[in-house]
Order: sequence, then structure tokens, then C-alpha cells
Amino acid sequence: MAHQVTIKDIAKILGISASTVSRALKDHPDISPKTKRMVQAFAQKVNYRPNALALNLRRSKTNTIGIIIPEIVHHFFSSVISGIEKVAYAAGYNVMICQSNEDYNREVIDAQALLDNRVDGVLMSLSKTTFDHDHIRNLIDHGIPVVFFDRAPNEIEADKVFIDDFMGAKIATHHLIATGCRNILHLAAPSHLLIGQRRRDGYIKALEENGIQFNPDFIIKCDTRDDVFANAGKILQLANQIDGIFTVNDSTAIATMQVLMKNGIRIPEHISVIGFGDGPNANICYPPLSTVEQKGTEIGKEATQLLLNQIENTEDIYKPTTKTITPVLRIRESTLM
Amino acid sequence: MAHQVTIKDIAKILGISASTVSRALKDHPDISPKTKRMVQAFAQKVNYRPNALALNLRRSKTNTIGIIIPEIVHHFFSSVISGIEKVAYAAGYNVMICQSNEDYNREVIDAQALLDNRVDGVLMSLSKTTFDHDHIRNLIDHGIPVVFFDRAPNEIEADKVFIDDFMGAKIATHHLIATGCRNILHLAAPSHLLIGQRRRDGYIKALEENGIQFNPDFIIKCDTRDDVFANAGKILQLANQIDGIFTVNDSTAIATMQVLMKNGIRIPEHISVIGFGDGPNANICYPPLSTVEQKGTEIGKEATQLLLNQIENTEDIYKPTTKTITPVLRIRESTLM
DNA sequence: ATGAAAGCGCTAACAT
DNA sequence: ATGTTAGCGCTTTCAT
Repeated sequence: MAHQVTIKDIAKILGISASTVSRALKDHPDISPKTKRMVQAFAQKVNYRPNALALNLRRSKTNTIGIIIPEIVHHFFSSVISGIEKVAYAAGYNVMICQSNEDYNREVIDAQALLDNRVDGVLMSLSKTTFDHDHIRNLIDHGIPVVFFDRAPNEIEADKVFIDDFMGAKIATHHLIATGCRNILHLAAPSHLLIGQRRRDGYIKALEENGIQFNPDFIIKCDTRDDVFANAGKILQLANQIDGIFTVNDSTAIATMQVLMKNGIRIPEHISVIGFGDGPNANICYPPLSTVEQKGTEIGKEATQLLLNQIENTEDIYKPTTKTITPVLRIRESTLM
Repeated sequence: MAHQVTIKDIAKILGISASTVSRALKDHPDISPKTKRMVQAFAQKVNYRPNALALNLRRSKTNTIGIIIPEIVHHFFSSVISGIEKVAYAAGYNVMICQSNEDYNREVIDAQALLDNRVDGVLMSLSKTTFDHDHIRNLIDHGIPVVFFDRAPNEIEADKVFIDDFMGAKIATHHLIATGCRNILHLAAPSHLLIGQRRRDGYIKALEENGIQFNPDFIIKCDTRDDVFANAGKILQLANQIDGIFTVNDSTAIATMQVLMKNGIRIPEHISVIGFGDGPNANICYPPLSTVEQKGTEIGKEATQLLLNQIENTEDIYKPTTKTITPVLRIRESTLM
């Protein structure tokens, strides 16, 4: 097992001091060209690599970004990670990932572990069970910048990156209207959830902007596959009054299409259906689902960029920004052209 | 911004030496109960936390596991990460994730970065463009244990964890036969890919074990959604000679069902279909797909366990193991009961 | 142009 | 029972 060669090793072998080696390696002007060449050539030969642990301790800087995420196995979140990873890597940072599993206690421990390891910054999305934010304040108090994505606490001033749910819902509904729909059903998430509320508002706004009277009967709380089956009767009963459906997420849209088609309703000829999310199954279902792309990768990239700005601008006092990413329409075959 | 309190700080305030503080904090028997109480109480009060950077350097041990994975946004791989994360966390380790993006050069850089950071071990799955393994040997030469999952090099002796593709295919085919199928089509991956070959062999073996004559016409190279559409004619032509289809992955199965149903063939009444993978869409498609679960989480857990064994058993020479995870059948509605 | 020494925070011989 | 010292690998003043 090969021992990692250190600056001291090089110094001893070359018969010079460690400080000279250190300087030579980083091209310090004081060092004579001859010494530099010698040291650099030798270092190369023995495959010298600085010990990151020692550097970290010395500089109190790790070039590592911490991530706290509710769950990794989820298309949206894994896309975010992927985006983070890309930008972080390009800037010379590593990523340390913690999964809270939607558990507040775990999130607290994760935050502490990242602090203990002196990560240079933290990107996080709150767990569903997090209502207290002392662990986050603790990070910030210790000078660790935090940027939130997707799920952020109102109580904390920090950079935040969101998808624009309102706009996404509006765009989706506009698309239905533009392709001729006039009576549009919305399958919604409960309105105590922010996304439920925002997407619902976007839907209503789009109707309004097109001079379509909003009909409260055309909103059903129904945001999971099972919900759709439970509400199948209600949906089918409305089927002959409507010509479009906007659902709060893709899996609801897909289940809805299945229920409708099973009952002889053709999509999009009789009813157009549009979802929200653009996960992998939007392409695989039948018919391929028109939907709104949630842009996880871009959210991850943006959040990381904001974090790096903060990490590298240590100078002045930082004014928190909130960035809103506008989702884009993915038109497939479940809506008319 | 709160300065992190150090052992030295505590020592100074309490008027004792740093070593006494250090010992008191870890309940060293030499320290008097009185001093211990004093130190521990004070440490608690000021929320003392050991600096992981200093510990890492001192012990040349980071309690961090490195992961190199081809891509994060992929159900199988993200499940593996999730499994890794669980076991690692329970054992007090953090995870550092690198995404090779199926790029050999990136993989080399990632390996080096993990080495520089002195991770205690590495879990990896090779990128598709990796044919040289010096970067991996480099890790091992420097005493960093490496465990592979899913994609491993034959040339390297190391722990490896795989899903048993052969067995999975056999189980799937057996299930079709057990539910009455006799003429089973296999939509296969190219046989130069290991999984293509192994799954194909499992299919043939199952036929054999049931005394069913293997018909070479009943294997079509077809392993993507687009492939299915391209081969739709061929598949439909065989439709009246067959009663079951085993596909090499789920998306192929789903596309096949769509083609068949569009042509009036009922599933599973006319033809049963079974896939391989059990990604999120197996539940969402219509009809819900019977398939073979690839057990990503379990693979991640097993691999991590093997790695931890190696990290912690530094004593004797290590004899590499290969672990094969047997996949399990997920029976849904695309096959008969 | 180079070297010696101190220090980042912690621990573990080695004193006493 | 406690303190002193040295050292993990590196950088950086401060000499020379």
C-alpha cells in the first residue's frame, strides 16, 4: 500500500525546506526558476497531491457544499441534485448529500453534521415535518450561507429558488384554452399546501384573462392516483360538461386519462388533459402527456449559483434574493394542437 | 457570526489544560469526576462541537464514503444511493457523491478528488466509457477500499454486488409459464451487453426447465420504447402465435402493451406481459405492469455493508466477495393470476 | 532566494 | 489526576 507523498517527503529527498517546496509548487515569485523546475518535476514524477484534509484545516475551507434533501428517489429532487452537482463541480466544489427522509430530527442532525464538517455552504429543501428552524439559524449564525430550493421557511431570510407554480398553472390552462377548451376541470391539491393554492390560483387567473367564467364546481380536491380512482364517479359525471382537465401533477393526470379512456372517452378528441411536473412517466403513458416542466436541474443550478456568490463574496452584507424559475410547457398528445 | 468554540477556548476559560478538556470530554478514566462534570457541563452550555476537520487530519480518517455513479437522475441509481445513505448514516458515515455522467475522464477526476479528500472507502458503478482501470487501482494502492455495484470491471479484484439478471429473467419467465403461457416472446437487449445476455439466458433456461421447446424466432432485439414502435409490425405479426411476452426492461414492456392494445389485443387475457426493473412507471401504466424488482436500495445497502466491513477490518488480508441479489417478482395486472 | 517556526484543532505519548 | 509536548500536512509570517 503506497504511502501518500507529502511536502515534507519531497523536501527531505531534495534536500531543501518544506516551505520552499510549498512555494515552488504554487509558483511563488521568490523561488528561483531552477528550484521551481526541480520541485515541480519531482512532484509530478512521484505523483504528489496535496492533502485536502490539511488544507481544509489550515484554510477553514473545504470546497464542499452540503445538501439536505427530503428524499433522493424522486425525479424532481434527483434532477435538482444533478443540477447542483454540475455547477458545483465546474467551480471546484464537492457535494456532501444528506437525506432527511422527511424527518425533522434527521434534518437537525444533518445540519449539525454539515456544520461539524465545515462545509462552505448548504443547499436545502425542508422536510415536511420541519416547523422549527433553529438548526438553520445555527448554520447561518456560524457563517455558513444557506440557500433554499422548492421548500423554504418564510421565517428565515435567505436566498430561495422556486418554480413559479402560479405561472406554470396559468400557462397550462392558457394552452387548453388556446386549443379550444372552454370548460376546464381542475384536479387540485389541498389548498393548505402552497403548491395547491398557487396552482389553483394560476388556473383561475388564466380563465379570467380569457374572459371565461370560473365555475367552482370545476375544482375537485384530487391529487393522487388513488384519489382519482376514489373520485372516478364524480369525474365521469362531469365528463360531458367539460372539454379539458388541468391536474396538479402528472400522476393524477395519467390516472385520470386511464379512467376516462376506460369509459370510452377519447383523449384529446373529447377531453384534453394536461398535467404538471414532467416526470419520466409523462412520456411513457398513453397518450403521451402534455405537461408543465418543473425544471429541477435548472433549480439546482440556480440555487448553487446563488450559494457560490455568497461563499465567494464574503465582503459586504448580503441581501437575500428569491429567484423564481418559469416552467415551460411540454406539449405532447394528450392535448389538441 | 458566532465563532466555533474550541477545546483551547474551554481550557483557557476553565483554567485547565487542553488535554484535560479533551480527556474529560471523552470520559477518560484518569480524569476526576469533578473535573469531568465541570468540563462536560460547560461544553454543553457553550454548545461545543469537535472540529471534524482537525479530527480528520489527526486520525487520517474522515468517516466519509465516496460514491461515483454514472447518473443520479435514474430510478435505479437513485435507489442505490438511498440504500447507501441509510446504512452509511446508521454507521456514522457521511457520503460524498460524484456523478461521472458516463464519462471516463470525469470518473478519473472524481476518483482523484475522493482520494485527495481521504474518503474512507469508495462505492462505484463504472461509466459506460470506462475501459481503463488505473484510476481504480490507484485508489486501492493507496489503501482505499472499493466496492462495485451493478457495473464492475472483471480485471479488478474487489467486492462486487450485482442483481442476479439470470435468475430474475428465469423467475419472470417461470411466472408466465405458471400462469399458462406456452409461447413466449422475448424482447431482448443486444447480446453484447451483459444484462442482455444474462436475461436472455434466464429466459431460455426457464423454458428448458419447463420442457418448452425454445424457438429462436421468439427473440427480437428490442430494448427501448422507440425500438418497440419500430418493430411494431413484427410484434403484431407474431401476436396470434404467442400468449406471453417477457421484455428486458419496463419501458419496453409498457410500449409493447400500448402497441398491442391499440390493435385490439387484450392484456393479460390474450397476451400476458412482464417486464424487468420495477421503476415508478410500472405502477402507473395501464394495465399495471407485472415485473421483476431490481432492488436498488438493497444493492446499495449490501455494497455499503461490504465496504464498512473492509474499512473496519483493517487487520487481515481481505478476500473479495461477490454478492448477488436475487430480484423478486412483482405481480400486477399485466399477467394472469 | 531560502529556511525556521508557529499555528489551524485535536489527541496521545510522556512527564510529573 | 493533570500538564507539556509533539505532530497530523500545509501555509505563512518573520528572519537571514
